[in-house]
Amino acid sequence: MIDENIAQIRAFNRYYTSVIGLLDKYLNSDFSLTEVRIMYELYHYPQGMTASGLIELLNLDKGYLSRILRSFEKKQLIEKRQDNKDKRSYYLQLSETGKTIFSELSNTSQQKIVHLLSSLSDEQINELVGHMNGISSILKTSNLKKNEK
Amino acid sequence: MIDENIAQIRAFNRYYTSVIGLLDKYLNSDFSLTEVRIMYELYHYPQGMTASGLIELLNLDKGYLSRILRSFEKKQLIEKRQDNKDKRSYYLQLSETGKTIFSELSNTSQQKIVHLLSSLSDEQINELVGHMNGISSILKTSNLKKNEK
DNA sequence: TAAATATAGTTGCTTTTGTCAACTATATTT
DNA sequence: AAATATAGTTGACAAAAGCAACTATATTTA
Repeated sequence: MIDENIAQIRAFNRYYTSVIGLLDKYLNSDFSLTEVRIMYELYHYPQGMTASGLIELLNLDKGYLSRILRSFEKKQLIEKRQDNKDKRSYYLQLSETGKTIFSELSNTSQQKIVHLLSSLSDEQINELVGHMNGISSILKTSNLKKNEK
Repeated sequence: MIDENIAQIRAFNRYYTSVIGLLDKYLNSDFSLTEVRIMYELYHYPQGMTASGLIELLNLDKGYLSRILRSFEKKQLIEKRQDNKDKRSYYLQLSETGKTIFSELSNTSQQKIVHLLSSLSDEQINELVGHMNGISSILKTSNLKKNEK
């Protein structure tokens, strides 16, 4: 019984991996998925967020993140300001350029989803979104955490 | 209205990316996600499947796949037999070892899902699976295809 | 049926992505 | 003030993925 459920969940994960892959492919090659995820978080945290915060949130290696952030700085996508309480850390924010670029990315990705959805009826779309919300809300009550290795 | 839907779908994709990441992380470092996906397909295609089939199905680069298959051969996870109608292609199958190893992998991944689910009620689990099936069946009626770049 | 074109898979080379460990600077704890 | 912890950086490296040229076979076409 539970085995059955697990098998279905695994099947869904595999399937959805490819869905995400197809949609992300479209995200265009200027940024990696990781980079987009970082930009996403910064975009939605306009008050600023530290590198450690991103590491925690997105489960990234700090060295890796550090380099990505450096490249963002070089491209002037972000701005850093040092925390004057704790001089080891910096608050990161998207610059105006960064916000613009991120919005454009969003649009591209959006268009691909529009394309994907174009073959669905309004009702199917509503169902789809409903299912997604259902999954999120159930999983968010679970104790799925990054650090439980 | 539709914008709203798109935003939700994108949010779900981001969220679910991390769910999959967390579950896959557990898949242990012996095989990459791509390798596991390949093994999965071969496992469920006991009659044999060609490299081209895998490329099509999983949207892989043929050079990359070729090397992965070679490593599988070296580890004796798969067996190849040449198609005698078309000598350019080979049917690929998991060997007994390959099947065993894949099953073990499945178990590991299964356990992680059990863990994830352990904090959910039976009813929540049913709902979760129901939503997943809903998404899959809706998307499968859509025209999402690899080759629409 | 010979020449042209297409397809399956391989190989060399490169790029991208990610990991690990050591290190600097600052903070916190004892 | 010494020991320990944390934020972020850097160097070295490994794993994952992509690209293009190539070989061998198949298929199409003139």
